[in-house]
Amino acid sequence: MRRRGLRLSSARRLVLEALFAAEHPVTADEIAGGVGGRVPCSDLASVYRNLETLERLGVVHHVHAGHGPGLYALARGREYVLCERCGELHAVPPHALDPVREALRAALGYEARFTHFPLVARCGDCAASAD
Amino acid sequence: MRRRGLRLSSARRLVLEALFAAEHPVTADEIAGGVGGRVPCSDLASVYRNLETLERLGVVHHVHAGHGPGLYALARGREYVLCERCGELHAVPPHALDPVREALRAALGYEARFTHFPLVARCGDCAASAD
DNA sequence: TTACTTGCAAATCTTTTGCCGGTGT
DNA sequence: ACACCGGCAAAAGATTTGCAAGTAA
Repeated sequence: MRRRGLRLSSARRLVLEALFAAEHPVTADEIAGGVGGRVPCSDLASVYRNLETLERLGVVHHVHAGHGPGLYALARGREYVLCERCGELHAVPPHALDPVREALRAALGYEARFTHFPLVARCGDCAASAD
Repeated sequence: MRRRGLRLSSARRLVLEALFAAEHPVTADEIAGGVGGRVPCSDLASVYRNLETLERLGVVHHVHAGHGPGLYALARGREYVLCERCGELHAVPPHALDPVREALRAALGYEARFTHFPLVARCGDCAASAD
């Protein structure tokens, strides 16, 4: 990190600690508030700036969860599926969506990677429920 | 429409005319500005209120096009694919995404309808291009 | 006349930006 | 010391809400 001319400041470290501690992707606001019993973190604007910096470094990435704010997590190349009814954001195992990707490629020639924009659909439970 | 206790006001009519005139889904702001040589329409807040009303009636629906504002169109049950690189929102033919839907159902048991949240991927051209 | 509607202003919510003083290296 | 950074305040963009006046029915 230092080799890119960037500094390992305390605010930066707190953002990273929050992301390491989080089990699911979290909002910038939650990071600023200190996720999981963490000390009340730094300013929200700084959190956004640091998330952007870390994202440029490839350490962090964010997901757009339908309505609601963006969610941030350590970059692990994970793909997500979001239930448009109950709102659950589900990280899927690697390659689980390969058949979907393949079907889309065959149908329209598009290449999908559900890391930034999740696949939005209705989970099994919600599909079974009433509308 | 009247049978639901709603009125066919001029502002309401202008919103509908704008949607009929539009070839692609449009923003609330574009509707308020008068799409396609239409008279400068009504207030933006009223446009949003009317879009919501019409959506509850099942006449209108909206799509979330990645970043950027929501897009509105007459409800025709259309499904969309959005290119995350060039930003083009593409309405796909009916049933074109059936194989994708099927693959997703088989893989995770989710039921997808890409009408409200489009399938976000990279179109052929953009996938071929550099990153 | 009555209740739904509009226009305008102001509030919300998320994210970004400007500025200046603070701080890693 | 020098450039990067953090905090605070304010801006920006999309959408919602409050309210008094307007208008379909």
